[in-house]
Amino acid sequence: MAKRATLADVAQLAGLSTTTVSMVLNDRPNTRLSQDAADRVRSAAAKLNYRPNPAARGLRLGKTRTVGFISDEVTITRYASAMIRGLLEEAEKRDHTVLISESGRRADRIASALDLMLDRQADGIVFGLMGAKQIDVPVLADLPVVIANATSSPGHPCVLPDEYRAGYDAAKYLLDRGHRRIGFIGRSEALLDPALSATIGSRYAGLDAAMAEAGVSFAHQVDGRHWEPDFGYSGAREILDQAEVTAIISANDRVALGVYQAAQERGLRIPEDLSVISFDDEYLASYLRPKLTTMQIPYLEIGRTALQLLLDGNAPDRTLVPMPLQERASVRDLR
Amino acid sequence: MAKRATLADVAQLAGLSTTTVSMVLNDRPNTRLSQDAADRVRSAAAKLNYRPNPAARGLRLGKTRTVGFISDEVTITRYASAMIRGLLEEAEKRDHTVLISESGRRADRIASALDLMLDRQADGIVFGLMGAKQIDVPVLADLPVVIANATSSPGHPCVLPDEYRAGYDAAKYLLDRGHRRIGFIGRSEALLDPALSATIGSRYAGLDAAMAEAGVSFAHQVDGRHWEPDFGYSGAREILDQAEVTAIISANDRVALGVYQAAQERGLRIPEDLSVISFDDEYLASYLRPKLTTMQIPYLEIGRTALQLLLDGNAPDRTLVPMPLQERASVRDLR
DNA sequence: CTCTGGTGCTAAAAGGATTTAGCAACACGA
DNA sequence: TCGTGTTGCTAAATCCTTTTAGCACCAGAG
Repeated sequence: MAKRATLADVAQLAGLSTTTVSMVLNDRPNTRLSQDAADRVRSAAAKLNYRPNPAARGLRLGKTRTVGFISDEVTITRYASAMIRGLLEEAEKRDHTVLISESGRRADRIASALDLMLDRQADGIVFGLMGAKQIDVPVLADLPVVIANATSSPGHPCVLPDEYRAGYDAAKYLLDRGHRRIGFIGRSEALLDPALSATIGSRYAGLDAAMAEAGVSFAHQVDGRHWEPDFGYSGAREILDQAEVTAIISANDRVALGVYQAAQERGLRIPEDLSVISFDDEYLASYLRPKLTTMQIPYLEIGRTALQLLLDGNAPDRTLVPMPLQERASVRDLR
Repeated sequence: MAKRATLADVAQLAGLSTTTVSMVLNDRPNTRLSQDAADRVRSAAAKLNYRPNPAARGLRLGKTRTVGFISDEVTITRYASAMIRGLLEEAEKRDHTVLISESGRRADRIASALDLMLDRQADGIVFGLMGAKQIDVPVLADLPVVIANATSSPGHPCVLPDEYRAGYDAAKYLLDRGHRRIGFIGRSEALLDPALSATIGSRYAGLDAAMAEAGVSFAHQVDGRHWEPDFGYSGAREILDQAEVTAIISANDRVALGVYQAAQERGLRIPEDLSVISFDDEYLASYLRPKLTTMQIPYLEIGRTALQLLLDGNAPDRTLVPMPLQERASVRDLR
């Protein structure tokens, strides 16, 4: 493998100056170069397999075609790593690269991750959170910032899943299939705090709107914010004890796992005896038997959108991404 | 936010030349600079909050303090994203950054990801695979390469989990607790093909060695390579029909989920009536009730180690990383 | 013949770091 | 006084690209 060809090599082979070569290869408009020269440049560049040196270009331009991604734990996480995929795909399309830094939840680590990005001269930064909440992101002088799956007090543009719509759709999905006695696990006043969640309030509102529209209310609701399998298990037991329901709406897929366990324990088959619908669509949802019908958090799309907004500039304050229904086998049609 | 300070700014403030400043800040050995000059440089640099421009440095040095990470689907994946965390942590420690590119499984995409890394002048490349198998990686001129969780025909250095030891330990763990009638789900001749798995053979060997050492053989084994919950479910049913076992060794955690489902269906309690031990330690393992005892694939450690080997140079052909036992609640002590 | 304007190209500077080669000052021995 | 060596520092080149300013040539008008 010979040494990498430089612009000067191309110029020499083409018998032209580096100025000319640079202009041709960058398709500089308003320049008057002969077709002949352009052809010679291009064929020389191709012959030498010329690739511009990004360091040199970055030095001259002050732009690095690099964006930073700082997240609390997205990379690491079972749910959210699709956000990275969205980012990477979109970045590749636009010939950018992504610098990833995982900061955990501590503010000082966010600051140091930010330093790293500034050091490396990122052209912009995406902050990504695992769960949609409000975070504090300093306003950077002239560095564009977009927040993915979170909001921030200084009012950077942000990208969020459309939880209102998802709540509405989930309830509507059950109602449309004839369910009227419905339980809900995961109502929580505490989560309305924007520091804990930026979107759950909307989800509740959507859920309630669909129910109100159909003229029914929840047969039983279980309050709580610790959305893990154990909570789902005990919550489902509580509902099954208190009310006769045909369906349960579950705060997330892990909670739904607990619901499955409780149902199995009672000898209730899903979906014949009990329907379950949930939120998130983690991998778990498709492991369960029967596979879980759930509203997907569109991490991939969120990542992709965040990068688009970042690079295209002047993003709106808030962009909502739809949460598609993943229709599987845990809901029975009663009609 | 003022414009970023340059070396020249520091030099001016310190009343010295950029040469001197550069030498001081890089702790250049064998140079004779007065303590006084060094102090002035450092305080000037601190006052201006000087950060070297990586583009300029990269241009001059031909090194970018950047390593590329090319993977099939690690980023995206529920299991393996910890590998990235290992990489990132270690990179940060050594003041490097990681360029991540997801190539999927197609060879042409690997090539283009590689191009990207070369374009960006990465100082080295880690190839990471989700499942340990053999891949084809071209030998790069003078670019160091390390393969994480896979092997490669041209013989690049690779980092693999110590499956022999893990197999041995898993079986030993059951045997030590008095289990003698043990079933095994997931033996597969086909997987011995290095293109499919680089390590499963060792795991089998470890398992068999521990059994032989104790003078017992498996009560029943279920063959198959499609290691998903359904397979675990049917496999467990088969074992429970055919033999009276006190424990099942499961090929991975998803298979174990199927085993749990089969056990529950038969009214067998885990671990009172049936013990289960497994491999992988995905998040799923801690969702299950009772929590699953399993041999962890140390993705974090693999990532960390790969980066160390890459940057430290002259890595051995093969580095094994231990697979720690995650002792939870799915195995009963019969003694 | 001179001037003007357009055309096609290039020399040179700039961007910020590292590094080579070497200068100036001084001490010391002969 | 001269030569030699050491000490402490710096000028200038270099890495590769982009961009500004402008040169040389020619055609056509006056």
